[in-house]
Amino acid sequence: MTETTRRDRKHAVTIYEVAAKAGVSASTVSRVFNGVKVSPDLIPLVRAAAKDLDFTPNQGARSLRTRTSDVIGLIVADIENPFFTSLARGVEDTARAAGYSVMLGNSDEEESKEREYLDVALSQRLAGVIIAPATDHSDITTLLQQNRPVVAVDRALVDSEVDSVLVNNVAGGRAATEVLLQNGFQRIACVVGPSSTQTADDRARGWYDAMMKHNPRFAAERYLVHGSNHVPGGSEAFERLLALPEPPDAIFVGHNLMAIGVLESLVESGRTPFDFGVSVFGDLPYVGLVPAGIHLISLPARELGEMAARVLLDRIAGDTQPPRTIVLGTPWHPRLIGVPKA
Amino acid sequence: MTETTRRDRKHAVTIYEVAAKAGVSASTVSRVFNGVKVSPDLIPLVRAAAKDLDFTPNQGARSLRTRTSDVIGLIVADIENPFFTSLARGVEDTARAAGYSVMLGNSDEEESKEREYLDVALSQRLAGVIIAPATDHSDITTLLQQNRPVVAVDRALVDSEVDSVLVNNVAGGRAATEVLLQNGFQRIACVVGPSSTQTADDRARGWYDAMMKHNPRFAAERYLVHGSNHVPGGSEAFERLLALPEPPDAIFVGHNLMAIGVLESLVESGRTPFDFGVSVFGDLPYVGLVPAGIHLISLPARELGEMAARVLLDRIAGDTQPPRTIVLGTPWHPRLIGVPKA
DNA sequence: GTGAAAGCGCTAACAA
DNA sequence: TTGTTAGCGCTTTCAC
Repeated sequence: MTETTRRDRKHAVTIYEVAAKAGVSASTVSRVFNGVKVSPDLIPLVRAAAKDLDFTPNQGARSLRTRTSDVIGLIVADIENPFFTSLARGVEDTARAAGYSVMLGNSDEEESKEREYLDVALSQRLAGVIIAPATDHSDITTLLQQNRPVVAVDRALVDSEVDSVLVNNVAGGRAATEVLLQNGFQRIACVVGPSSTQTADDRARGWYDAMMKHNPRFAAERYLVHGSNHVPGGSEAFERLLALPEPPDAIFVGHNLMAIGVLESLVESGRTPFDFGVSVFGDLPYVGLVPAGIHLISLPARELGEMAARVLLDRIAGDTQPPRTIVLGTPWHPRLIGVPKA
Repeated sequence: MTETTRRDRKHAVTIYEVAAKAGVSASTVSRVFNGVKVSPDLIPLVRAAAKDLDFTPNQGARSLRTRTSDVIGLIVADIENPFFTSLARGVEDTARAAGYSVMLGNSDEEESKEREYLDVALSQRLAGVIIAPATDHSDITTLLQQNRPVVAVDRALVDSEVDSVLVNNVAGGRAATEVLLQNGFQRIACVVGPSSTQTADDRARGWYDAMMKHNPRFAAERYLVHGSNHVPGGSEAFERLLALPEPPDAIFVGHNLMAIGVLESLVESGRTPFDFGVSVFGDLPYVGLVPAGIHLISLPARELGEMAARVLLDRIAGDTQPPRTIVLGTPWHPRLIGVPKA
């Protein structure tokens, strides 16, 4: 056993100290740690010295020299939304498996915060960025100019040519509406996020198509409610719809948190999904506690994250094919939650 | 308007290019960007040149030189657990407000994964680390040796002298048990996470104390169930308890996800929290959908994250007072969820 | 196969 | 006040 110098030291060890201890040059230490060919007898020497000194290579210095980095950025609206949480987990696991780490940023749907995190990505020279854009027009050109790959996830980016990993929201809205029609509901309302957000509009579009196909004279505009992407947004939408002169007999909800709000209000109103139809495109956290009878189309959040990470890692590895759009989850299969109470 | 050289460039701009364009030295550019005193007329010149060239300072190079970094690490068991999600959000917001970014790692309660992320923190020379340790003995000595502050959150670290931000789990378990006793329940079972994890044991301890005080002859050992920290763990615990010769008439659950499992099984068994008492120490996501009558003691997850970040940032800023333990949330106040159905 | 030396982009003495 | 210079820790030609 080599003599130990592992006492409290206040600075990190460099390859030079390892080199000195192992009686080789810094280049050799570097080679050992990078798997470059080196006379086999030197390897254990270097490793022992490194271990003895608690040497940890300085990734920052390495990045400076190699102009690469093994950190990617992930920007989502809000990590507290279970959809993004799962997505993040998918990204993280995939990145980790490839030796990458993840820096996380919450944009809260605000372009300014998003911009801040994009700047962080730039100044940290991150290897790439996965972003669920706050808007269609989020500006990622600086990143692209500097050859840092970007993958848009969940929402597309219309101004830039980048890879996207999306779901077919129109088809999702349509499928979620059709299942209600098939169950005999007639006046089906639609509750989605703020208008002018792509995903909300697309899901509403799917609903609209399905309704028109079923009954071209349906007064759709009266039954479409855009609300804020949160639980209370769903409750408010529900109240508003129930206050209509001719209230709906069912609701399609195109957002996970809004669905919670809708369901809270529904239960409170004494109704059940059997007498007042509910379908959801999105995911319901802890589904076991939700009232039975809901038609649910699950969004593959985790898979979106995994795929986005995979695409990004490919780009980082040098993939230069033209940007592509990957659509996950279609065709959609609604499933009925819970069992009818006899 | 200055002439633009903003064409597609494949490398990032350096301080030297900005200096050249502005007709000053690199140091001056550096000074401008670091707020060091510079003749006022030079500032707009430099800023204009920088903007024109899309200059973004290379944080990596800066870190190498200054031996500082503006990134902190956050290691939690599982970002998909809403408790850690809120905690993470608290960390992130606090860090961001101070100009720091956050790197996230999921340990899945595995020491090896945790170790990996600690190594990442080391090799990235992160400014500091907030960790919800997988075990009491997670080894963070290397980090501390190199003067990188560490803050333990949610769970303490017995082997190392570090700041901790915790809650009083014993008191929480006690309060959650007492509220059931006050409501007339007698045989109160306890469901917590795996034994030998500090938080689970402490919460069980609080339950035990309360039960013994109320009825010293209570056969506690029969009514204590340790399960896995997940939804199914709660369901299994519930089934097991109900199968006892003399089943409990109430349950205290000391884990948010396990509580979901318990509640799922409870509802399925046709019971309600009014005939079978339930108290929870932890948080119930989307509380509106949970059956009424539960006694809930909320854990201040977000606040834990904020406080941990604040303590860490203080340390990074040079705070050298002895390590302290900050306890949040005590005294605990159970609240009753939902309204009795008349 | 190995080492010396230069340089990645930046900041901090030190000079001017 | 500003510029020159050296060096943070690493990788990578280029000689040996």
